[in-house]
Amino acid sequence: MNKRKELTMDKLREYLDKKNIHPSYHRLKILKYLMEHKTHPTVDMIYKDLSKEIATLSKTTIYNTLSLFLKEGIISCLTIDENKIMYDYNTKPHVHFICIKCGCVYDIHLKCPIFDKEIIEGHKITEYHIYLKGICKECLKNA
Amino acid sequence: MNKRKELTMDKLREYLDKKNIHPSYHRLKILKYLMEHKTHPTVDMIYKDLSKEIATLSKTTIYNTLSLFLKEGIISCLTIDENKIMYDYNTKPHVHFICIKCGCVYDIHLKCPIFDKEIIEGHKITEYHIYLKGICKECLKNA
DNA sequence: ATCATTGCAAACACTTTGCATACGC
DNA sequence: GCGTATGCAAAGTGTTTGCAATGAT
Repeated sequence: MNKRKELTMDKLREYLDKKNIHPSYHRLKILKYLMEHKTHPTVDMIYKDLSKEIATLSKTTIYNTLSLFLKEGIISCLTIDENKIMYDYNTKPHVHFICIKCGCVYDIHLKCPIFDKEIIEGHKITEYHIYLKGICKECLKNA
Repeated sequence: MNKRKELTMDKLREYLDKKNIHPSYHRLKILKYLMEHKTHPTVDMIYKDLSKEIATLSKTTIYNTLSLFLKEGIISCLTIDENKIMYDYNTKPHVHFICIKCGCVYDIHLKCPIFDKEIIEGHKITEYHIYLKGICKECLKNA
């Protein structure tokens, strides 16, 4: 989906239709949220934000929808923070960094040669996660 | 600690003493378990196995002990399986692979150039986790 | 009318906390 | 005896499940 195109509900509907996912209102809103918030939100964040707009939204629906999106491969999830699962509209393998002080998660734009391998030590690789932890540049500044 | 040396309780006691961790019986047993089971056990596995030997052992003690070991940097933990935390006596950065069919976790003996960097995009890195997911060689064989 | 989606409430699994007891020096 | 380690039970947190209500075609 072209970044420059506006995320109209019609475009999103089309997008889900192509993936054979019934484009219900809630699903469209959750997809839109993920596309517009590349900050690796948790279920809780999505719930807090979207329930302002959709008063009757339940967490179950968010769980259901995210599982569906995951299964269909249109989103991915990270476990860089051991306490919660974060969701990411970007499914291409990339590197994440989490600050152990402030908890911020950054995308790292670093090519990793491991991403090119399909078989490693006999195992077939389908997913790559690289998690770095430490002190982020902002926290380093303020130290 | 030299692999060839036997893991006597005395050696373990000495080891914890050096790290300024009071070497209680439970702590020694849990440390010994981690050293002898490099299979990335969960709290539950440690509890199931060790409570056979130590009838009064509680999970709280295992949680306490593992947090302490983590804090002191003598073990590390992995979140490759989003549903549970696994513990690893190996604290050197290395690569893990999990099979999405059988759930087995393998250590991958692969050098990764990212491990050599201390600063990436301005952030100070103190921990590296590389998680690969896919189908393990055993499951590939049986497919 | 039928089938899928939604949402509440309960169940679940894992982890942490509070506090009383036991242990070691 | 004092400070730490331990362990039970309860509370907390994040996620899943069962099932009834709602919605779309």
